[in-house]
Amino acid sequence: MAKKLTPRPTDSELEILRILWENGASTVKAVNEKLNEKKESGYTTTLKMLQIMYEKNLVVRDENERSHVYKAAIKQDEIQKVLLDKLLTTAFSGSAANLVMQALGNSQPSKEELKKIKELLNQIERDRK
Amino acid sequence: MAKKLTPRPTDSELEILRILWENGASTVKAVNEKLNEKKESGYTTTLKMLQIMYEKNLVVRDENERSHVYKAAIKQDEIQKVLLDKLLTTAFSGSAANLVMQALGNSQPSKEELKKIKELLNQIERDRK
DNA sequence: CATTAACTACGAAACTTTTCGTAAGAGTGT
DNA sequence: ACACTCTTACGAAAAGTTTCGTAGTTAATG
Repeated sequence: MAKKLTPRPTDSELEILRILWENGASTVKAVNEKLNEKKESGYTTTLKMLQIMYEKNLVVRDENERSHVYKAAIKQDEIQKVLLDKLLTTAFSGSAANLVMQALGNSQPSKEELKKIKELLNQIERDRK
Repeated sequence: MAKKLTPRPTDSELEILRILWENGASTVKAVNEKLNEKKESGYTTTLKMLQIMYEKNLVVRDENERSHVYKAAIKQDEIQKVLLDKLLTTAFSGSAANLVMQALGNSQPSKEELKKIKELLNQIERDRK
C-alpha cells in the first residue's frame, strides 16, 4: 500500500497548482502562458516544474497526445487545509479565533459572505449542544 | 528615508520570531534552548540565524552586554497580516470568506471565541451601514 | 599571566528550489 | 530524405536557505 504523505508544495508549485485548479487539465504551453501573464518565465522552466511536480505526485499527466496534459493531483481544499494548519501553528500559535478575526478585519466580506459565516457559527453552536 | 519593505521571514526565521514574541528579549543561548525543546540545533546555527535576521532587520539587538540580547523588530500582528494575505491570494484565490469558513470548520473554537467572532461580525455589519 | 569558559563573527559546506541551455524525438511540408 | 517546428528529457547553473566548524575576543579564575 502506497504511503500518503502530506503534500507540501513550494510557492512556485502552488502557483502552478492554482492555474490547474482554475483552468483544469492543461498543456505545458497553456500553463506557461498563464504564468507569463504575471511574470516572465521560460517555457522549459515551466516544463521542468511540471516534471518535478509529477515526480512528487502533485500532478498527474496524460501522455497520449504529443503534448502531455497535466492535471492537479490534489484538491484545492486539501492544500488549503494543510497550509491553513501550518499558518495557524507557526504564526498564530494555534489560535483559530485570532486567525479568523484577523482575516475578517483585513478583508471586506460582502453581505452574503457575512451571512454564510454567521450561519456556520450558529451551526457550530447548535452542534455543540 | 529608509525603505520599508514587507518582511518575509522564512520558516526557520518565523520559528525564532515566535520564541522572541513569546519570551520577549532573549540571548542567543535562551533562544537556542527553546529551539532545542523541539529539535536538535547547534548553538552557532542559532547564532548565525539571529545574525542574518539582524541584517534583514527582522530583529534588533542590544550589544551592551557581552551576551547580545535580541528582540523581534516586528509585531506578531504584522507578520500575521502579511502571511494571511499571502495565503489568501495563493491558496484561497482571494476569498476571505472561504478561508474563514475553513478555519472555523477545522478547529474547535470555544464558546467565548465564538462569541467574540460573532461580535466582530455584528460590528462589521453595523459599520457597513 | 596562563588557562578555561562563554561568547561573537564569519566563511563555506550541504541542501533545497528555481531557472535555463542543449539534445533528441516526432510530426509536417517540400 | 531534408529542413523546420513543437515538444519532452535532463543535467547543471544560479539562487536561496540552513547548518556548522574554526578562529578570535573578552572576562573570570587559579
